[in-house]
Formats: sequence, C-alpha cells, structure tokens
Amino acid sequence: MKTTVQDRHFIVEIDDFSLADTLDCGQCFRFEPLGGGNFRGFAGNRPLTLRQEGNRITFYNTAPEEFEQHWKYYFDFETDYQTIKRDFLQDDILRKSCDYAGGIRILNQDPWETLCSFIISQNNNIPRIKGIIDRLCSLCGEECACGYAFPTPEALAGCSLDDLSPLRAGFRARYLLDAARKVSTGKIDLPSLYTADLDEARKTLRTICGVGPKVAECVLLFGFHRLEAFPVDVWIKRALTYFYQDGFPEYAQRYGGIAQQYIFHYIRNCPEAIPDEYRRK
DNA sequence: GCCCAGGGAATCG
DNA sequence: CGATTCCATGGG
Repeated sequence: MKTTVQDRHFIVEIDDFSLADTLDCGQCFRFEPLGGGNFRGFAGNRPLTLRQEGNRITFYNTAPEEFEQHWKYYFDFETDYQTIKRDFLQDDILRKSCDYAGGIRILNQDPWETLCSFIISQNNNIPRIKGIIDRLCSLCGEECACGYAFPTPEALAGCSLDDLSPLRAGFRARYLLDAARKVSTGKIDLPSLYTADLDEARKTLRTICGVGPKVAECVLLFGFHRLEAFPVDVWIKRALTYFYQDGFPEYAQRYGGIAQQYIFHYIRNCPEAIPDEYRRK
C-alpha cells in the first residue's frame, strides 16, 4: 500500500480493491455515488468524499492523520485479503465469486449504526433502507459537517414510536426503539461483543426484538468484523443447496463472512450462476 | 391490486 | 428441534 499527499487530498494505491463494489454491496448504507466515479458518505459522524481510478483511491480533503486513524481501518486496508482469498480458490463457485466480487472488503463500521441498519434491512430493499436511515439521521442525529451524524442510542431512546413515524420504517420502528433502550440503559454492552465468544454474542444480539439469526450475523460481520459470521438469506440458501450439498467447505469457514459476501454479490448479479429451477423459491 | 424486498416470531409436528 | 404459516410495511 503506497500513499501520497496531493494538495489537501490523500492518495492510496492498493491492488485488488473495488471501491464501488465495497460501498454498494449492501453492507453499508450511507454512501452514495456522485457520478464520475465519486462517492460521498459518512462513517459514524465523519464525512468523506472519495474516488477510485485504477488502483488509486483519492480521499478528498483528508489529512494523513485522518486516513491513518480512521479510514485505513474503516476500509480494512490492513487486512491481507490476498492470503484470505487463496483459500477460496479450491472450488468453482468460490473461484468465480472471487473473480467477480473479490474487490469487496468488509468495512469496520460502528456496531450501533450497523445494528440499527440491519434491523431496518429486514424484508426491505437497499434504496428504501438508505432512505429510512437518512431520515433517521436527520430526525435525531446531531448536525455535523454537511449533514447529520448517526443518532446515538440515547437520542433514539428519547424518541417515542410516534416520533419515528416520519421514518416510514413501518413495523421495524419498534425494533429500533427496543435496541436503543437496551443499549442506552447498558442492558446490552456492544463493545464487549468484539471479543465475546461468537455464540454468546449471537445470543446477546438476539435478545433484541427484531434481531433474528440473519440480522445478528450481519451485525457481527459488518459491525464487529467477526469474519467468521455467516449471514444466510434466500440467495445464500440457494447457493448452499445448489453448490454445497454437503455443507459449506471447511477451507472457507474461518473467513466465511467474506466468502459469503463474494458469493452473494456474484449470484445476485449473475443470473446465469444459478440454474433456472433454483432461481425462485 | 400485485409483487417484491438479503426477516422474525409463533406455531405446529 | 425443523418445517410451515403468519405477520407487517412501503415502493414500483
């Protein structure tokens, strides 16, 4: 990873990385394409505009210290994906998935923001998830540089169900409040889940109303960087029944979450990856 | 009105 | 337990 400074911008040269795929694969919901390859968004309350040209990533108006302290970690640039992916070359579907989506990195997102985002994600589509999160931030997030921060658990817990009606989150609104209450009162201590036993962490998250197996795995993978967590949705279920009748291979389990993400992105976007009769149901 | 969206919870057998 | 059924919502 080579870095240079140009005016007020910070430039990183990194191989094997796709900014667009990483920001658009459904793991985060607060970045938007601006056109011309530019993206703008927030991580927590920190705004960022950036772009990719070849292997060059330009972080606009970003000081080296900010990159070192935040963005390098956020984009997971310190994890060696080349080595991880070597284990994924042992079967056809995973190899194709790496070809197709191997530029995706698992972001290091804020656990609380991730928890709320994936509560909202249930039975929902990405554009609408983004809209609800946007409205949630402007409703009770603190105003910050050119936008709104993601609301704190306390700010959200201070809302009533009626307060949340402008979100148009539907039945998910009460789940958000339950999460906010459990986190703000300390009934659930999110930071402890970084190192907790994975199954204990699953159980803890699932005490929140509206958090089932799928949401819990997403929060562990995308919010706590637990790379073994393995969210199973309808698409992955199809892949499992069609490609992995005998179970998900051991060589991919340690980084199952990354493998899952590559496979998901591949079969979601390449209809020919799955035979017709498996496409529905 | 119908279908869809990267579920969850309740209720069986 | 696993499988099935019901639920609840907004957008196109």
